[in-house]
Amino acid sequence: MMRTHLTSALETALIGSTVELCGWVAKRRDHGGVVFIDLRDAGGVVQVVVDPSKVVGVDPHLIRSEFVLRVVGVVKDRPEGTIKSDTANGAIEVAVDSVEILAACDALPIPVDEEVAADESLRLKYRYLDLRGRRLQGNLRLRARVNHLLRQAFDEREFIEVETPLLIASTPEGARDFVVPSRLTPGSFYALPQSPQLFKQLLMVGGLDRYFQIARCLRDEDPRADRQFEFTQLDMEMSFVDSDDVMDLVGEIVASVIRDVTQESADNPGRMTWADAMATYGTEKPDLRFDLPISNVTSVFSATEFRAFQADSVGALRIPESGELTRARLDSLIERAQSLGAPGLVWIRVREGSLIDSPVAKFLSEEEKSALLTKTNAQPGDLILLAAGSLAMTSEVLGVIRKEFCVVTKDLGLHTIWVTDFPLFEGLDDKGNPISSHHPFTAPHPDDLDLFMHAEGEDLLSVRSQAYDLVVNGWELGSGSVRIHSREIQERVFSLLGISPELAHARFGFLLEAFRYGAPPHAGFAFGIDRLVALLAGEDNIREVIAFPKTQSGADPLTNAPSLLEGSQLKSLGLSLAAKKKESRS
RNA sequence: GGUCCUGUGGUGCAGUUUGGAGUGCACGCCGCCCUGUCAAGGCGGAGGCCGCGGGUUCAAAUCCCGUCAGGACCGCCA
Repeated sequence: MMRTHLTSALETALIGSTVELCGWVAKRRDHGGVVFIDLRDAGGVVQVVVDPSKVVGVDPHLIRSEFVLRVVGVVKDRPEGTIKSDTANGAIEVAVDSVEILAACDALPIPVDEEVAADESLRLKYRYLDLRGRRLQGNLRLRARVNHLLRQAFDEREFIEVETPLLIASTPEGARDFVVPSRLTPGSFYALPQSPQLFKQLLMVGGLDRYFQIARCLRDEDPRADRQFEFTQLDMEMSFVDSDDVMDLVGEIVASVIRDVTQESADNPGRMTWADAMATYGTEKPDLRFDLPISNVTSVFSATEFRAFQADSVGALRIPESGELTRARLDSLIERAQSLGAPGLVWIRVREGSLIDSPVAKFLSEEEKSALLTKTNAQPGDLILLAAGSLAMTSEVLGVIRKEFCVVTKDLGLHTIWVTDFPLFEGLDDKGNPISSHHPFTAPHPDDLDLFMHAEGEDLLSVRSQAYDLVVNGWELGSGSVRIHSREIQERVFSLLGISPELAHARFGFLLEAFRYGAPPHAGFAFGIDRLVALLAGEDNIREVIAFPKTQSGADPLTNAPSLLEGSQLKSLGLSLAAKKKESRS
């Protein structure tokens, strides 16, 4: 070993001991006759003191930022008046006898461990430098801890960790696949898994009973703050359980991880139906750090003279103590609402004594005004925003407006909620076939089974499923469902989706066949570890919890991926490239 | 595919609205001085195709068009 201690292991009990440390020069304060170096290693930082007239090894004036040093010295308590009580090793320092430069460092292209973040492409190009900073070090250590806690929790509950293949058959449903050309079967392609979905169901048929995996998943869709091409899920599946069993177990584990990491209390997630989430928050992933519910005030205006409110639905959002918003701000809210498809947005300032101030006040009767104030529980000084139209539109618009008033601060903590009873289908395609809202293996809700088996067209859209999402602070952390294990129901789903028996057989024949040989009832869940760690770390982009992420255009400035292939590589894969558009134009 | 924001010495910014010599700030870098600093300090210095390409103009970091890169979002994400 080149060292005897990490800097984090140094303490006053070691005063007088000789220690050997290795690390990077985080900061250098050269006073000529004495040189102070803040030496950083994986544990932290300690001040080492070098006397140029006594030190063995190198001239300490030549030492620069981020040089890699090995020092041998004696742990000492600091002289009176030089103790830094706000720093971990602030009471001690290491008086160095010898210094060895293990590696020099060029002038840095980006600062290491600074508060101000450099340009994202530079951060990624020099990721190894960015990784030295406290932010990414802390995030990756947190991530490792979360992985450990999850493995431990599932292991304790008798789940078997199983790896599933990365090179699989493409299934055209869902997200775009990343594909890999086959060399041994030229012209054929593997796909990289969007999730281990089919394999985990086969593991249940295979009698594994309880499976989990920390699984890499890949989807070729445009990256976002909460999405990368490749991401990591805690994937799990259980046999002989219902949706409550899965939600209870996963909720308990997620809450325990939050407690462990934050050292604060965290209840198991509550429950809310999809219909309630949509009606109350205008979104299927409500951010419950803020209450601000949407009220349905359609009944208040059932006989109104005001034409704009003679609609299927009128929704109201009461924003406490915001009655003094400027007209400019109100106008921008109206514009926002219109950009989302609302004909308009009506604002009402609530005054003392049930008076209101609004451009539409004169169109509303006294009864309507007072009913509105009662229904929304409005107080003087509040602002009420109203949108009228279809229920779906008013909910969505007010849901988006609601978020504009949610001022996020870190101390609000993590608010978890299960959203249940999603619709089985989320709409009809241009052929009139319903579209799966989760995936085609999601079981219909038992109470809607009859409807599911017999309904057609629009009526199918009211069939609920046994799908559930775990939502944290407005992020969809994960989703799961009770799976179909009956061939009859599975075949009906395929048929409704417009997938012919032949096509179903071609794509999912192996699963359907497996279901002929004794498939246990099973259900599962998967949640994004990148998102969970980002939430725990207080990061708003998952790049900050991934060691080597990609940019929004899917590039890696460090390795220059994606890159061109040699002609010989293409040839051995049986591939040839179509001419680029620009080249064909010129 | 689309909308919006950003691009100025190594880094982070100001300057762009209202065109007039690459002007400025902080950090870093280089040299010298300095024995108790910890964002060390003092003195001196180097470093710029103002992302790139066109256009307008007597004159462009600044205005216009295009393009590239990064970011936020829409579409997309069973």
